[in-house]
Amino acid sequence: MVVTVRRGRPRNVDADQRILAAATRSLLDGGYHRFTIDEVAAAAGVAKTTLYRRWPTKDHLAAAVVAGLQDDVPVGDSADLEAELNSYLGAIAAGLTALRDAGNADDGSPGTVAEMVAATGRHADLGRLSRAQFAKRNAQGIGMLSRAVDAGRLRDDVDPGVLFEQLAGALYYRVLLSGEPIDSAYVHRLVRNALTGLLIPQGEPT
Amino acid sequence: MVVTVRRGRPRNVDADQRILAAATRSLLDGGYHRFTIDEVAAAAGVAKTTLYRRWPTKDHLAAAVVAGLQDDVPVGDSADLEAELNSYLGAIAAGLTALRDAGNADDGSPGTVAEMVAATGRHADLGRLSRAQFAKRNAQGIGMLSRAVDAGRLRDDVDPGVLFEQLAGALYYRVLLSGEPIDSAYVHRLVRNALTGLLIPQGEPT
Amino acid sequence: MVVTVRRGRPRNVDADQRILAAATRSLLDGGYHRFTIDEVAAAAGVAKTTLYRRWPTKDHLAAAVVAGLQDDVPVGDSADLEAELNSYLGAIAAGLTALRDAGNADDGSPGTVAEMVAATGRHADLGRLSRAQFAKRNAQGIGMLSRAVDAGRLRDDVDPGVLFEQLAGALYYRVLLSGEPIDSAYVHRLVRNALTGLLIPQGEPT
Amino acid sequence: MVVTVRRGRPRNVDADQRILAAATRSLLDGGYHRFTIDEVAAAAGVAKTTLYRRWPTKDHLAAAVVAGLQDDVPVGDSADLEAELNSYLGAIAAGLTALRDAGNADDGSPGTVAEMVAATGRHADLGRLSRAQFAKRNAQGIGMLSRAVDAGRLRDDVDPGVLFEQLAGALYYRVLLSGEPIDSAYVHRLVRNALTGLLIPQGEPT
DNA sequence: CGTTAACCGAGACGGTACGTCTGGTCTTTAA
DNA sequence: TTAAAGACCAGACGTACCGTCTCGGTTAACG
Repeated sequence: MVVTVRRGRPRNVDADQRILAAATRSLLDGGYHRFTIDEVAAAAGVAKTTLYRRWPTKDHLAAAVVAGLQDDVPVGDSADLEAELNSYLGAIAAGLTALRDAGNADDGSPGTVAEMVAATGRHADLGRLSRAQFAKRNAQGIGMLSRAVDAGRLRDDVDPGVLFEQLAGALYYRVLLSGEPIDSAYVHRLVRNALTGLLIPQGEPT
Repeated sequence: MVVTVRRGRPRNVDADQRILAAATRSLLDGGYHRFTIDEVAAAAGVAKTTLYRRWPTKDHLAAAVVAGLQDDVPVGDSADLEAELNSYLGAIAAGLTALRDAGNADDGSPGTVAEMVAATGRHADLGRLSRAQFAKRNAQGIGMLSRAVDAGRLRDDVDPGVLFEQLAGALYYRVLLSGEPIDSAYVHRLVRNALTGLLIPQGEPT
Repeated sequence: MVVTVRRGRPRNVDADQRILAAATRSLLDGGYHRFTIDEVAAAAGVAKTTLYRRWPTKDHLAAAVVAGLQDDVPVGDSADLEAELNSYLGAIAAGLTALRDAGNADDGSPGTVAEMVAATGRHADLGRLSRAQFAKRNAQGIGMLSRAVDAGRLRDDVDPGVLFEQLAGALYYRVLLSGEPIDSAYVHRLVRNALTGLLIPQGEPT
Repeated sequence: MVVTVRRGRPRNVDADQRILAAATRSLLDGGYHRFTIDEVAAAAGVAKTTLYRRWPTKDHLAAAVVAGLQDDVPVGDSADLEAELNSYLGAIAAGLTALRDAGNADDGSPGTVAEMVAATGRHADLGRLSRAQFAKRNAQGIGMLSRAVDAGRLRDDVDPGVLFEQLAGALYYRVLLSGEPIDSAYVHRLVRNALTGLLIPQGEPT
């Protein structure tokens, strides 16, 4: 059993939270553009060094903020694949919509979402982290679909991995590129459409 | 008919091209990060004013560069929907891959693609322009699918608009988020998967 | 004949003066410690970059300020060597006293004078410049003394260079090290003392 | 009789010396610029607190280092004033030269000497201490000269205090301002020059 | 053929944020 | 109480880059 011996003054956990809170407020209110290290530090009542000790870059802090915004989406295991997907993708859509509108006019602009994606391209470590997150999310979605295949509810000549990319991809396509809304009506339409021709009719439960 | 009367010294058309050439080189070689107005102007042998007279913003110039990189993808009208889609999406994928690798290590980073998307979020006009481009592209893809429906080759309970988003979305999802490659093998897999259960078997041509 | 061709927007001479004025005020009021680039820039109504375009370093700006404070000391050519020296060294002493008391308590602290000397040690170019100034000043003083030797008013076995160092050195010794005042009474005492035994009695003018 | 009762962990006397040693090395090797509290503490294997418990300020530590470098200059009492002065001023010059060249190129830069003088201006207590040291040194020199006057070897219309300032001042003038060397040749020249016209020829010892 | 309006190169300028550095203090656990 | 370790506050520094401006000078088309 490994016991890490702590030496020196411990990190002020309170500071972490004050910083994240201030950063979240700043990012959501003003968008990435007006999100400033100096301002966040001041709002959190913290020295800039304290902030930089935790996040090496403005981009890293922003990423932490965004990570903190996402609730863990619980994945159910019901027999109703369509409902399951609606719920899962609906949660993703909600998070994206919130972030997209952070601090900017209500046109179709990708806003902060795009900035965060760009950030993952500016720092290799952020990129790895982000991709790991997406891999995890993918695994969840794929699991959902695979289970349906195994249970005989979904055609087995479908590739769950690719199918999930079609679903998630459509959402991001709208947010980042076409600018169209991704409300729950759309999510339902998307799921229904993607499952067309793939569902295997189930016999009445005896 | 309106004729705008030009007075004074005419624009140096040569400059436009020198700037674009220099900018393209810079953007592709060094990525968005090292893409600098001063550096581009110097490389083009042009004053910054000359540059700003043509593009109001670094982002606008970058957008022009990217626009110049994309070939118009011709849309065919053959009876083979799958081949058609493979070709169309393959062209898009090729363009994206080239841009994604501009000036950065060959990890899965979204690189310049993401920066350009972010740029559309920073300037309303670029956003409108970009979304118009995507609308046009969508229209092409949707047309392709609609024609297949009309011809009885594709189930008519499918929503062509959404289906196309599933296809294009999957590509962008890989480029921007999951970082996985989008080579032609993937494109084929994607198209085949998306059409599973949707194609209507055709009788033998008599 | 060399004609320098001016290209580009010319420097704003006004800015130079506003900066120097603000800097002088700041340095004299608050001493080197509170002398801050940001503050000076703000007070001068100038961007920091404008300031850094002219002086590469805070130390350089401070040096410029000090250089601007020193009046050119006119060197006379009268027959009265003692009076001449009193006047010359008195001017130097006055400048030093003013600077020494810039923004600090009236103890014997060397204050800003020492900081400026230290600055010449931090930047090779400032050092060269400063030493050139001192060389010039020395030349003046030495000239004064040499003329007296030539005129038969000063013993010719004296080394004018070293003698001048004794005079100027005593002033700086007081300012920088012992902290004692260098008012005009002291200057007179110093000059008289240094000339003791060296002056050659002159016959009555016929 | 007062006995201070010490409780708790006793000071580590070893630490004082390790710190001073590390500080001396750092100051002499890298000059004042690279002389850093963190670095010294690390090199001494000591916590910053331990260091600050002993010296309240970086400047104070530096001053302690410099104080430790200076040997006490023994003052003789021979009949040969010139030799006496040569020896006394020579010792001072040697100390200054060593410090001036600490960690910097061999130009005429005042280097660490100037920084230390500036330090005396930043902290009133260091100033007082330093000036007390100089007063003591002055007293020694003045004593030397006064004895010569009393013994009839030096003209009695000379002011020993001012004369000593001329001598010491010339050394510091070279080190701090003009940047010229102060080797023993110069010291001899200086002393000889300062005494010119002041020495009273002594009759042959009977 | 001179005027005029727009262009061009060069480079200074305002503005703003970034990330760094370092001094000196504070808070832990351990001796 | 001291020590080691290291977090913390504070505040200035110098840099980078954007987009604007001001020069001197050029180049057509207009009148």
